[in-house]
Amino acid sequence: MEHSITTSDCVAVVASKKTWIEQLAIDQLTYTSSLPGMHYCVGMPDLHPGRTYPVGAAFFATEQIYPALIGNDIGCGMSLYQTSMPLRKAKLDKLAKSLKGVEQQCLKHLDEYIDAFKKDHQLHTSSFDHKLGTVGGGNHFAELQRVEEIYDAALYQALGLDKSCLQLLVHTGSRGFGQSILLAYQSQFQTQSLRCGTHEFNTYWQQHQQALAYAQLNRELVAEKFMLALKTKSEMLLDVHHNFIEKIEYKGITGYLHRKGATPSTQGVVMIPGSRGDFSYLIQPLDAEKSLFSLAHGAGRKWKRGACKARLDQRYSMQDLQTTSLGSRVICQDKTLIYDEAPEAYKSCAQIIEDMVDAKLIRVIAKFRPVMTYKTEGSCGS
DNA sequence: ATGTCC
Repeated sequence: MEHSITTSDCVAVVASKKTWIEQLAIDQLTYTSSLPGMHYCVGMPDLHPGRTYPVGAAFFATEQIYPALIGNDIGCGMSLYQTSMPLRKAKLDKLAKSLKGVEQQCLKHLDEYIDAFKKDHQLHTSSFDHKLGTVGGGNHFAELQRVEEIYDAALYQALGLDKSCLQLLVHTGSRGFGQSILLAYQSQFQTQSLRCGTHEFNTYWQQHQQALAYAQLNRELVAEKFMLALKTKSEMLLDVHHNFIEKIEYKGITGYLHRKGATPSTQGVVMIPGSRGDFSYLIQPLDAEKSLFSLAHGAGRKWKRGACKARLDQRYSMQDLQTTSLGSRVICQDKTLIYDEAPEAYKSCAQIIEDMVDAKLIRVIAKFRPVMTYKTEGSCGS
């Protein structure tokens, strides 16, 4: 079997030859690895190009951090909920009807919860708070799923999953708050690194930690609104950021691990989502030191955002895109977004999972089928 | 990816 990890001095890519990775993403990975203070960089099998830096990679730097590498969505991540909604009651038309206006719900107990949370975390945000509990754009989503196949019954049971009821997977981040932190930093430092111990490092670091809490709160609020709309309950099984900086020790060196769309392998079981027309995989991370304690955060884009509508609008109408080949339904009133996030724009999640299994980075616990993918009800795109 | 504007 061919090796799934290729390594040069300090840059590695976890991917088999079967997994297509755009050259631009490799170039961006190499470029980023050459920045001052960068020691080790690992591209995951979902590696794809970003604006300047690649997405789907982990970077270990010493003595400094790169806020521009993390970008605006500080704290973006995935949370998984076990709901109490039985599959037999989960009819698509009924679910869609229940979810009408799900994000627009303004409820007193949510406001009280937000206030208490902000106090606890010493958050003094305000101008973005009206967007708390909304999914946002891009690859963000909230998806109702059901268990398709179980591969590791013991791990599956230990998590408290119930295949007779729906699961909810929430992918979103810190919304306008993270954006404001990035903009404040960029206006002063453009893309420069911040050296640890300096005042500007400490300022960013504190805001970064707040954005992590804010992103987590946002996911929790989205889940809560879904439960209210569906008139059911849920239990959170996991909540993991995949876009953030963490201070770690690696090979005896203390430094800063930048996860740019890379799932931590150090926080127990995690979910690796496929596109809306593909399965998602619940996995147990194994020893992932060789991949900088990180894993893929999804299937990875194959086509760049913005190029999808032109490639697909002869083949599919808006209505075509509201269902998938797995029989799931899509709620997305934004035309550009529904094309940009088409299943065709993403790689096969099974292939990404296979690469990580071959590299001995993960064990697969279960596979989940999408039932209903919620993107946005806002209709501004055309 | 976000907010805002066309």
